[in-house]
Amino acid sequence: MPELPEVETIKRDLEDTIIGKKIADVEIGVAKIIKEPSPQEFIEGIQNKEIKKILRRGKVLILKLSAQYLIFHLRMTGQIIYGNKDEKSKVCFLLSNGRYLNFLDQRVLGEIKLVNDWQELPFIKQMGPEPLEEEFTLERFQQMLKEKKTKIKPLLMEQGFIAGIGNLYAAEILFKAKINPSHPANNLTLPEIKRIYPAIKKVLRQAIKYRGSSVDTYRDARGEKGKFEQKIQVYGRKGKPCFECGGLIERISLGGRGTYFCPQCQKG
DNA sequence: CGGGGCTCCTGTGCGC
DNA sequence: TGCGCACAGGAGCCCC
Repeated sequence: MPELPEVETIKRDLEDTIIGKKIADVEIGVAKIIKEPSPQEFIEGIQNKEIKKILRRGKVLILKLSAQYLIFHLRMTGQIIYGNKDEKSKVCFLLSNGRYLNFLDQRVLGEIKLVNDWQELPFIKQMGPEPLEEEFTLERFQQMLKEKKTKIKPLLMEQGFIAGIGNLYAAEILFKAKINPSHPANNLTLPEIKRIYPAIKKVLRQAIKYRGSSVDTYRDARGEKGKFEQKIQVYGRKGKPCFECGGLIERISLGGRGTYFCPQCQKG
């Protein structure tokens, strides 16, 4: 599941490899991945455009072209891999240096768009703050929580609340903060909020450092797995002993999503 | 506004 | 052993 750390890793890899290259051509194997504009306009719109800059907002990767922006959302199983042409590629971009940018996606839930202004996309417009940017302060987080009656774990995953956190990192953040995933957001005490806030930054920063988690199909732009898996405390560890207390990790369903936590450590 | 459930999709893993 | 079904989940959508 590519979340903020995985998309950030891809972004950094691509910054080292494709900035300044031109997109010579594109091969659309699965048309439904291109959400807008029409395939014809899409092809015409990107041909011979230079890749100027790479941006990330939440889990969304944005390539700034000489005109327009190319938007990628990997959803569950999307991959962006630079190098040789991959036969499994659903959408494949040929670059001016003869190499390829492959968009792979086993479950075909990912999306690609070509737009004039990425900031005007509704999904981007309604997004919450970037958790690793200065705009995301403790005071702001406190204020945001006050207005929400929802359980904290599904709330952390809402892109309109905070950008970039998904199921895996929400679980890891709450374990680090020793907060129960079902705790109502507006009931959190200040000391509890003061545990969650730095846990968000720490977990995401550490995951970027380890180049993401490959619990599912995630690969970085070089096609390699992330190494944060070895650091995972609770996600996917149902019935296994907690690394801190030795108690067994539980799995419950919150908001229809598998939620892992240690009942002994996460009583807050 | 909140919460639940369905949808998209396909590989995996479980039960019978 | 093999088949078939439930499950995995990011985000949009509908409904109550």
